[in-house]
Parts: sequence; C-alpha cells; structure tokens
Amino acid sequence: MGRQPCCDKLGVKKGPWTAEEDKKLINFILTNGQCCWRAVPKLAGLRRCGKSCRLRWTNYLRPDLKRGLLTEAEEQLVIDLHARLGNRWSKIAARLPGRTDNEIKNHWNTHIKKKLLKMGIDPVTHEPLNKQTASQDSSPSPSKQQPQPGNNLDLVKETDGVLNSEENSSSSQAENSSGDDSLLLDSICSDESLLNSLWLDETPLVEALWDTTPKPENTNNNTGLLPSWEDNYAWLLDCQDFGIHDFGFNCFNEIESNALQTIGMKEEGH
DNA sequence: AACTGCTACAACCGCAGTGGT
DNA sequence: TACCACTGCGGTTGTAGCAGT
Repeated sequence: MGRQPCCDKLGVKKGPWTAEEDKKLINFILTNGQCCWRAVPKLAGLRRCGKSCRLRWTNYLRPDLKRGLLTEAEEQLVIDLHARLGNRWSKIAARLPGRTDNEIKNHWNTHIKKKLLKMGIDPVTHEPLNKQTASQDSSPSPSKQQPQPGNNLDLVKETDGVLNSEENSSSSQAENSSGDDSLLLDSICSDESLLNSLWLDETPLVEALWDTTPKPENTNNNTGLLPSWEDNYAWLLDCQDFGIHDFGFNCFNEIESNALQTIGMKEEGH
C-alpha cells in the first residue's frame, strides 16, 4: 500500500532550476496553459516532478508576480490577516495580488516575526508578550497554534463574505492591547477601504487571474482591479521586471504568438 | 584574505483535501 | 462508500550571498 510517490525519484532532477528549464516550463505553460501538472514535465521535456514544476511556476515564473520586498502596507495587511487566519498562507496570499504564499511565509518568518517580537507582540497570538507570559500557564505550544477562538478576532467565517459584528468590532483587540500592537492593528482597522477590500471579496485574486477557463460573466472580476488573462499579455511586452530576458529568452516572440494563438483557440473552443 | 555566522529565499517533503470511478 | 490519483498547502531544509571578525 502507501501512496505513490509524487514522481519517479529516479531520473528526476532536484535543486535549483536552470534558465533552460525555466524556459521550457514557461514555453509549455504559455502554449498549453496550466493543466495536469503531473504530465507537465514529460510534455515539456523536463526532468522534474510535476509538483516541482507547479511550485516553480506559481512561486517564481508566473508573470503577474510582484518582485521585491513587501511594502509597508502589504506587511501590515499580512499581519492583520495572520491575526485572523493564522498560518494559512495561501489564504493570505490570495489577498495580496502578485504575492505567493511561499513569499509571504518567508517574509513572515524572516522579517515580520522579528519585527513583532521587537515590538513586544507575540507573532503567533498577536497579543503582547508580557501578557502572554502571564497567562501562559495552560496555553498549548505555539508552534502549531492557529489563532485561538476568541483571541483577537476569531477565525474568518469564510462563507459569510463579510465581517460579522464580532469580528468587526475589534473590541477585544482594543481592550487587551495597550501598546504598539493596538496601534498597529488600529491603523489597519481604521482603514475602512482596506478592510472592505479585505473582507468583502472572497475571490481568490491571483488564482482568478490565471484561471484560463473562460468565464463569460466573469470578465474582469468584481474587484475591477485585475486584468483578464488576455490583458496579462502586457507582461509579455514588459517582462524586464519579470526577468525572462535575463536567461536569454530568444524564443520570446514565438512564445508570445503561441500564447495569443492559445487564447484564440480557447475562446473559440468554449 | 580567510573564516564564520547570519539572513533571505528557493525548493523540497509529507500530509490533507478533493474529485473521479 | 471505498479507493485511487492528483493537487495544494504548510512546515522545513538547503544554500547563496552578505556582514562581521
């Protein structure tokens, strides 16, 4: 029994991706779209497992990715979302277009965690550290801890789509925080537009962006912020940021036309 | 210049969830 | 309903690059 390994370990390359591999993967996905990751390496001529291809694409090659450090606003957003969602990085990432769960996770572990600790805030519970130690007697190990019910703001009721009064009140927050953390969260919570954009729309922004399945009534989703798949071809013309040319993407024009053809075919076919 | 420790980030691993049969 | 195949997620590890000594 036991589950099949995600890929045949023999002959599967591991470690950092080369420019050549990136090129193959991009070429394949632009031509064929994202489907059946398991088959991708074989079809794209890569000696990688499908999982690795998916990860490379979503975390690094995807053209809608932002580069560089998270901005102050993004960082605050992440902190607030983490307070509500816990380590559900994919959910958090869905709220930050152009950012990946991996990126946010890394940034959390390397920057934000320390920042919060410096400010005297427990990065797990988002409560002041001194208060934490006082009431730590019966609390479980924080390492795997999700935000505790009743702690700060309860877990998001994902189906609601809107913040319920309990979550919205942030009164518990105001009550038990007297220091920098309250300032931080207050600054976020007082930003109504920010909160609205956070909670009123559950659409996974980034995924929606790259969902190549035509959705007639869903052209330019309700956020009005994000371009359609077709619109994203702007990136092809502006990929300096992306870095495609960094690895000698000479077949670029070909890929671009392939991609456009693919779009055309998809539109015709559905 | 060489060594060491630290940081940041890319990539991997294993499990859980989901959909199809 | 059980099983299987596959994807996605979150935790962890590996490593390149940088700073300090």
